[in-house]
Amino acid sequence: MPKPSSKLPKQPTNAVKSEPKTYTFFEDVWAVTRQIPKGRVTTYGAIANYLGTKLSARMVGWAMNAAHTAKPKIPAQRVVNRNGMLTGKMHFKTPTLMQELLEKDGVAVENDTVVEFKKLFWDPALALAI
DNA sequence: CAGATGACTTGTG
DNA sequence: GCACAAGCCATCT
Repeated sequence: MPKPSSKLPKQPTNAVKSEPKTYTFFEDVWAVTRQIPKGRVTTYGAIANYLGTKLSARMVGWAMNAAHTAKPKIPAQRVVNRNGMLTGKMHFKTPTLMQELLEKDGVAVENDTVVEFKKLFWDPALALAI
């Protein structure tokens, strides 16, 4: 059906160099997500907190949605909700892909939840030391 | 321009 | 401990 485009979150014609008002947020989230060590996981709240918008953890989720369109692959599988549950798995190409990737990283996943999530939790604020 | 949605989090009942 | 509601901000309709 004729839906030309505009499915992505605003194609950045001018990118972030012109008016970095919103895309900065996405890039920040992606940057943090990429810095997540292998075998570790973090939460939307932690990233949001690091960015200073802990009250808007939802926006982090939106950034992950945009991560699909990001050039380099974003290890969004390492980002889970506060319960350690793979809430965003359904947004992957396949619902099981997220778990597969996590297990490949060495993270045990059971019942769509990261096992010993507390132990594997990685806080960007601590790693990046602000 | 206004209303609705969302890969969340926290608080109260 | 579980269920419902409010808050947050950007994007979509």
